[in-house]
Amino acid sequence: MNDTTPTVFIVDDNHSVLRSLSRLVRQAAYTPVTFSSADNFLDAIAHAPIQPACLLLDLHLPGMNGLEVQKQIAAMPVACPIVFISGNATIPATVQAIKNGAVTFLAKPFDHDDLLQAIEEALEKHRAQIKELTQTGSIHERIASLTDREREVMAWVISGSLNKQIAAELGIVEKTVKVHRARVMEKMQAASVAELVKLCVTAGFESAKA
Amino acid sequence: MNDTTPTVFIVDDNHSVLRSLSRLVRQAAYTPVTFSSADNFLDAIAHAPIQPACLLLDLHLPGMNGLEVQKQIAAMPVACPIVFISGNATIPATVQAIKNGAVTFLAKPFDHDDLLQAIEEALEKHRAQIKELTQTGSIHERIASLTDREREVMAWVISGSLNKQIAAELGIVEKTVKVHRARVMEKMQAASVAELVKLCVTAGFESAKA
DNA sequence: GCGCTTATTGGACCAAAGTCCAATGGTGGG
DNA sequence: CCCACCATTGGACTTTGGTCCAATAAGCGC
Repeated sequence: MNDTTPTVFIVDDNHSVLRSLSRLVRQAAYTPVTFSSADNFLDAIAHAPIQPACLLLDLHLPGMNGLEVQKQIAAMPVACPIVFISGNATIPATVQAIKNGAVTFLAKPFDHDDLLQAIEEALEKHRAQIKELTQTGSIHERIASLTDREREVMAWVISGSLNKQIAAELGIVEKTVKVHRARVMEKMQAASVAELVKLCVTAGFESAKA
Repeated sequence: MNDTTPTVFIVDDNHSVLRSLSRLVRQAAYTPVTFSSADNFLDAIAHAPIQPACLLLDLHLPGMNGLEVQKQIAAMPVACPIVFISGNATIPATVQAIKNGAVTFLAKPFDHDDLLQAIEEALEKHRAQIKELTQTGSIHERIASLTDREREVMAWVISGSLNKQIAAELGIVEKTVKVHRARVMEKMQAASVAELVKLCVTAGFESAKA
């Protein structure tokens, strides 16, 4: 729970493996947090604060397959990057793991430097994810602060429609559109239509147009 | 060179493998085109017309590694999706292949259905790539048709700057900016600033702003 | 040199957008 | 019942963008 050193979660059912990985991670100046089962880990991070971290995950776990864990993590808002580790991995499993977004897949025995490099890559990826999320998140907040009508008007504005056309489309007067439009620009903190369009694009807000 | 059935390129140094893969592909109603070396293949597709296709590639090739071939193909405009095939693949090689964009990695012996499924996935990916490229390509053509000055003005326009500000920035009169701007809208086939911004975003054209 | 493209500017004019002012009616909560 | 919020509209006015018209000048290839 240190705020300065990144956390490295480690999930493995073998306690001696857990211990040796933990030692390695600590020596690299990260904070290891170990779990001996997938369920324990998922419970723990479900309510954890968002913070740069990554996960060293054994492919073979009692009860739940490592790929299953990956799928569950991927469904979370800030998916924590995964570095798979396995002693007897198959090619298909490796393919699946990487295609599903794992940072890498290390077959035991592996080079310690490879592990550290993988961890660094995973942490960097997570930092990028978090940054991305905080940016788009703030945009989503602004969109949420709009009224339904304002959102509607915005959808037409970013489609390039004129106030007159929007008014006709919504069955109101052009003057009213101007008012909504002004509020949209204010709430979205956009100084121009160009900026507004960019905000909507990065937030995935679709434009109107019948 | 059939226009209706997708082409499946096959590169393997083992002729009997080449023959059996070729037979499988043909039975699946694709058009197999075989190569016994990476160089032959690269030469062949360098000047080939763009057309839905994919590549079955052996990881172990004389002279050039399969991953090397992948790298060279990735550098091409319409990278042809790759399905790796290998009898004795390593986990690191598999990881590299997939991370570099391979559709999948099949370890011999593999199920015939798996191969066909991989081919179909690869072809679908290629179709999507081609579609994407023709779309953004047309935008790039339009951007290329702009003069340097027009591109410059466009960069400021999509940043949300007023004509007056752009004029000051370029050291010219507002009237001139209007002329450039009108040409930009015409050449880019954009009916509004909103559309222009979207075009630039999808084409990856960055806006100005000092 | 001549023609072509490009960049530049001028003027007049219209349409669109933004900005102040102010007002009305509906709806939901305290 | 009053207040807050929202959608709606009106008027007057300024700024900005777009569209016609036209012109000048520099650079470049044949």
